[in-house]
Amino acid sequence: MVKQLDKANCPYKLMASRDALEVIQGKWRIPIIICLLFGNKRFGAIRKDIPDISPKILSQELKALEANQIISRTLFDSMPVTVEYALTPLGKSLRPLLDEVLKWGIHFRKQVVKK
Amino acid sequence: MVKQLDKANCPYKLMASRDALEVIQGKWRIPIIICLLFGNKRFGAIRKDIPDISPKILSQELKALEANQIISRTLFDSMPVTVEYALTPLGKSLRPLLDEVLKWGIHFRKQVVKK
DNA sequence: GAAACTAGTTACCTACTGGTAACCTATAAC
DNA sequence: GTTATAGGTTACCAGTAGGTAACTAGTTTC
Repeated sequence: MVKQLDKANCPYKLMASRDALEVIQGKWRIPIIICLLFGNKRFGAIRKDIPDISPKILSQELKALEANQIISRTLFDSMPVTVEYALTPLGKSLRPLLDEVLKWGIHFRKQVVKK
Repeated sequence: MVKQLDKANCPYKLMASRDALEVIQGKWRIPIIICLLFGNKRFGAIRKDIPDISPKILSQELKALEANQIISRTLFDSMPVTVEYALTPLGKSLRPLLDEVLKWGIHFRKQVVKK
């Protein structure tokens, strides 16, 4: 039962797990990251892909993801100015985790939510 | 880039991902689940393993986990009454997800938090 | 000059999350 | 009768997350 789990490193492991969750938790971060897995997108394009999100929240979440080095923000000096958001290598490295989240979520839906 | 991701099922996938996150998010659920991965425990034993948690919060989180069928609650008619909490098969099935969370959390710490 | 598109910001408001301290029920030991 | 252990509950409070509506600046099109 214990196997890879060892009590010695438990506090460090709990910290690391909590860090990871902090980065992806909240109502909108996973949708934004998944949206960017389909390719680089501008502010307006993300809004179209996630219709329920307000510009305030989107702006705020993009800033948080940028601060955590999950996405990059590139400004183009076109007229009108456009801004492109893209996943960094660190952001792309979230993919196996997101796949597990999705996989377990589907398993959970089948067993508990049942629809 | 798109590969396993297909836009057709996107809303269902976002729902499933959100379900999964809802179950494990918050400050205390991952610590509680990890704690129970070490074996079945009583209320007081969990409190000892997670010293910062208050009885109110622990009670509330255990109820939520039980409602989601992640843990089971067994009452023993000993004197004084004791209660044992254990992971259900569904709860145990969270392990690969938790392993990914931990793995990515450590990767993130190394690259961003740097300590 | 009015409208539309770019990418946001600001003020305000509500609801949920998490936290503290005190209290409760029952039994047993001293 | 007081203290301890077991497993909680209750009232109250502060801080954060999320949401709405309106507004900003610069440029282009009608």
